Amino acid sequence: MIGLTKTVYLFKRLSKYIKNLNKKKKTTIKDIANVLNISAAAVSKALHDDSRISEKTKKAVRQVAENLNYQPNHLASALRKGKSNLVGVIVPRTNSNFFSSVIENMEAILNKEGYNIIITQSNESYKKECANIDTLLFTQVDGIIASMANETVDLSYYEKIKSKGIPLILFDRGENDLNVDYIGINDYDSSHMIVEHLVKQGCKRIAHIGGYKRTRIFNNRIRGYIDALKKHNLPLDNELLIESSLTIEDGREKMNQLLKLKNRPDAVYVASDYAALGALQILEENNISIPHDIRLVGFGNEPFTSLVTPSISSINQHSEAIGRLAAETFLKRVQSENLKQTLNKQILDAELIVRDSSM
Amino acid sequence: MIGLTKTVYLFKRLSKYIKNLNKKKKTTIKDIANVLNISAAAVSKALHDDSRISEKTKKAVRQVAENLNYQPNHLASALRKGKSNLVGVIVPRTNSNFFSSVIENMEAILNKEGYNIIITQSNESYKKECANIDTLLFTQVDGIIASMANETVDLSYYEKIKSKGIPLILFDRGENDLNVDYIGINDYDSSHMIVEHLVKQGCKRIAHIGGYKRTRIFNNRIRGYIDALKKHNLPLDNELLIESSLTIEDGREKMNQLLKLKNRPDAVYVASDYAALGALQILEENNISIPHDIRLVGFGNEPFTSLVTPSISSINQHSEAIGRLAAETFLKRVQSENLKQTLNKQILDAELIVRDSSM
DNA sequence: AATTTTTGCTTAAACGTTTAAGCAAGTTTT
DNA sequence: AAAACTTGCTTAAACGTTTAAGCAAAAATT
Repeated sequence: MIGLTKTVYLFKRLSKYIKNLNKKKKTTIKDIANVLNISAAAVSKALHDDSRISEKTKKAVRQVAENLNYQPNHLASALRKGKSNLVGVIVPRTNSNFFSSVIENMEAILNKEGYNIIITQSNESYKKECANIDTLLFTQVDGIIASMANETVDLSYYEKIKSKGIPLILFDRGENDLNVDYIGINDYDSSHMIVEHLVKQGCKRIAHIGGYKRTRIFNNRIRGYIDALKKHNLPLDNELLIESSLTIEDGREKMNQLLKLKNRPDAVYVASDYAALGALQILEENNISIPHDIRLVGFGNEPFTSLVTPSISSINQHSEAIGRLAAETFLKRVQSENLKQTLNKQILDAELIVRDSSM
Repeated sequence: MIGLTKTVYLFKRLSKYIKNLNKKKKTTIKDIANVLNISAAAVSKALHDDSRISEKTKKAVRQVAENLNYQPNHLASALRKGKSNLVGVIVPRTNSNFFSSVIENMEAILNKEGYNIIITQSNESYKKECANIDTLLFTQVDGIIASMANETVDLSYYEKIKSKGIPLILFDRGENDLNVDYIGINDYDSSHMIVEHLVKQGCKRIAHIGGYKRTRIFNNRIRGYIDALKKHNLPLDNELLIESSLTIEDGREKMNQLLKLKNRPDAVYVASDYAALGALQILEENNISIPHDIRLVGFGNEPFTSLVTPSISSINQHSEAIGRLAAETFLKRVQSENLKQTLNKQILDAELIVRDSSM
């Protein structure tokens, strides 16, 4: 009998709240507390499955929360707990298979641990990158995972993140002397693999359309290229080593430049698939047969490399592993404060995928 | 003299705070207040350039804020003001030029108005899409701009957003009977333009590899195709109208299917550039000359359409305008509560870009 | 039966802002 | 010279949580 009366009573209180709900604001923990005549603290604990709350109360709380369509206010809990459970991500652009794949894999891991990500794009602009850092810090992210713009040389803005005391993890474009965790592939070895492969195909004059030397990864590719030539007793011809912005357009331009040489190369290794595509266009326009006259190798294994004709040989950068490792490194940093001293530089072995353009 | 003493005094207080800063927490408005011996409220107002605060105080506050490297706590102000200045974005994937371009243009407008965006990807999965909605609501976004996954048919989850009372704006994939703002291109007319163009080139048997009928935009393209055939007195051959998932792989499969017909088509209009690329591969593998034997038109104007050989004719979906309009529509919604009743369906005219594949 | 431990809550403060209300001076109007 | 504004602040409450501290009642231990 008493049970029934209680139920009726509760029902009345609930209906009243549901009515207010329509007119007014979102349901809070206090609303649930009022319905059940317990304190807000008890509700909070019940929702977090605190051992000091009875099963009965927990059930009731969950029930009422459901009925009132309660959604926790993330801002309030983040403010109180001093963490937002958000991770900021900065990439040059999401519109590239490598970066979107890294993000996808990162996100999967972080979601599992209750983190959400905020993606921002620098569009290869240093200014935009700085603005993104401000945005993310402003949003109180718990950490930042970034790959730097081509333009970026001044790292003082990144110091801003470090001085906030939140983890900063860099990947791909980012190895440098900022003392932070880094995940990337072995660019130096990748160049060796490519040169070796081309030499095996009988090439003697291997050109390299590389990125900007000031960016460490591109510099590593250039060093690898030079050392690999030496290893195979091929002379280094400075006409065959060109610095480029690595866009499609610049790939076209630099390929044209190579074709103007008296002594043309018999292979071109381009440090980005996009520029390689530009190079391929120029070769086709000039009726130069690939791979017969000139062999071509790109870098990054973008999906289009296998779709164009001829398909372009390229380096697989293991975006899945990079995304996973970046996320895991972040989690390690936030989960154990004491780990702060040891530094992780994780360099993965790359993989050469040989396609028609260099067979 | 008094000025000097004051300065010395202030300097001492400042140094003390800077010391504590190193050891302890982030600078808050209270720290600034303490340094200057004024209330936190005054500091807040000074930073917001309130007219009731003297220029002198404002200057002092800004100075101290700078010195202490003060960064406003976004969570606190969002909690207090009841808005987060974050806009949630849901797209099938960022790894597509259309979506990343829409986002880029949206972001530019929203950033100007002090909003930041959180990008999430559904990967064409309905389940992931629901999870994304939860994530975004949990993060207390002030609104959501979304393009739906191919899979999505049940719209009840989107009702959840509406019931929260925050604006929901859909674009591209999203026109439907949810009563919300929508921005997209005129798919029906686009099909007309394509068919008309192909007819002018002398084609008589025009096939259509379309998307799923249940998705409104693809259905509109199919209707447009059928009506345009009728208009030009071409018979509708059901063998030439194929439903597809529109991936590269499925494009290959459906093109193969068309080639098996006794009576092959002389033109193929594919409802997505990706599937069109698959079709192109099959045609090349079968040594069918494009555009001589079969003309090909895609949809979406992805960058690769102009890069492959032959380049693929396609429909420009005006991603810049869509991004801009979506952002502006959101801003209108949040800025004027009273506008709530009028509904905006903005349908843009598309543009056909003719390339080698259909000349 | 007296003592300790456990259970199941409550109270109150805190996170860092914003903002309505208020109040004393100074300034202008009558 | 009194009345009415204006200026430049302050006080205090609020946003929705979480959590340390505390307390009464019930249960377990002596």
